[in-house]
Amino acid sequence: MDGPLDKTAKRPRADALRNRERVLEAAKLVFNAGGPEASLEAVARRAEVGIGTLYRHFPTREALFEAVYRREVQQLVELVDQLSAELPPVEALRRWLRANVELVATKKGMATALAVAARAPPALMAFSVENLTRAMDTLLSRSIAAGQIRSDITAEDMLRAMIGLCYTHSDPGWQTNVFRLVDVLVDGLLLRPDSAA
Amino acid sequence: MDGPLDKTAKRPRADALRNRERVLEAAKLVFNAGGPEASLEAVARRAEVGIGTLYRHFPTREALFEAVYRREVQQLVELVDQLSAELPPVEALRRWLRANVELVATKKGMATALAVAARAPPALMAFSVENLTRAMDTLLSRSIAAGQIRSDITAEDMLRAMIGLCYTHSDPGWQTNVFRLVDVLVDGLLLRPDSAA
DNA sequence: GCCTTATACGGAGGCGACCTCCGTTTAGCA
DNA sequence: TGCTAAACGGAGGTCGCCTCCGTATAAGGC
Repeated sequence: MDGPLDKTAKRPRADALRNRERVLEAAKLVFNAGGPEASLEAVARRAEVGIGTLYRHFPTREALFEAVYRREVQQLVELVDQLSAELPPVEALRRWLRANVELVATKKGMATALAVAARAPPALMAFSVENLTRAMDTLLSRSIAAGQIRSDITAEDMLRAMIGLCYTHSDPGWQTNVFRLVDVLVDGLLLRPDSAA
Repeated sequence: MDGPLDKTAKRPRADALRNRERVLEAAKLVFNAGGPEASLEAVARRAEVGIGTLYRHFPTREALFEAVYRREVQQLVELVDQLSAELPPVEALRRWLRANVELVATKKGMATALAVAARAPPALMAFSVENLTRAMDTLLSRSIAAGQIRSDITAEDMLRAMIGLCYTHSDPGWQTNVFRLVDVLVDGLLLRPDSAA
């Protein structure tokens, strides 16, 4: 059986880890700027690694997409703790929703990647939905526990609403408009001490 | 001013017309088989024209897409007359709806092209919606005039319904399922002489 | 601290797709 | 039939994809 320091899954070398991270960061930038068709060699150049290194870590373009996407979901999840530590519950919620919008907004040509996402491996979909739901739930629960928002809204509801808001995604000033809608949404959740003005 | 035989818009040469058509037909087959990423040189080979000829007629991949798509809409529109001439009104309607489904179904990899279509030039969208609506209306009107279906359903309603049906588009046996739904839809439109069995 | 070697790196090179450019062919007209 | 504008075709330059292998180095044993 595998002991506490499992030998079969030994840690990769430090440089491998470092390069993997560099490639992911570069891929995020390059894909966001140039869309999902962007040249993988451009990604490698930007990451300042050889093209071979890129292909060793991510054998296919899809593998790279998936890794970038997982990482972004991961970062959104981590943002929850950070915002929660720094801000009052409702403000943390609002900022996090905005961060979601920004993520979609930066994906200019990546919009096509949405279509790709529709055909994405189910495991990836499940991973995203699950993690985002949990993150959303954390934020909602905190605001509810603080007695500041209504308690009959679920994380799934909010996620669906966000997907709806982002689905239109037709350009200029889009982000501003959706930010406004997010504010409306959050304000709508608020419990007012008294309903009078 | 332009006379009856407008010189400014003179007809292209016969070979140009012929080659254009060959390219479009080839593009339809190649894109349906290989998706929207398929090689343009493969299209040219299949059409048995030089790659230069392809590019002269369609300077960009998008231009070719658009032309293929317009042509398919056009063919759907023409199918209306043909079906109307051969079949009783309701049957013509049913067959035409099926033809729509088949069109979507053959676009295997082309599914991505739907996403492309979402960002398509508005003129193209308008062209499609307008023409398909008119075609649908022709068929509906004939059935209504024959007193065979209810008269409170508009062409826009039907179009929306079809889009909804095709939107899921998740694979195996998809076409069969949607065909069934189309039948249900058409049957639902029928006016029965008497509601009793 | 040094040696060993599994691990990872880099990029040259083969391949195929994209697209341009221009010499050749041909349709259409007088 | 001859002329010419229009159209054809494909060679070739460029670029991205991906593989393969010689070189470099991290990490563990001595």
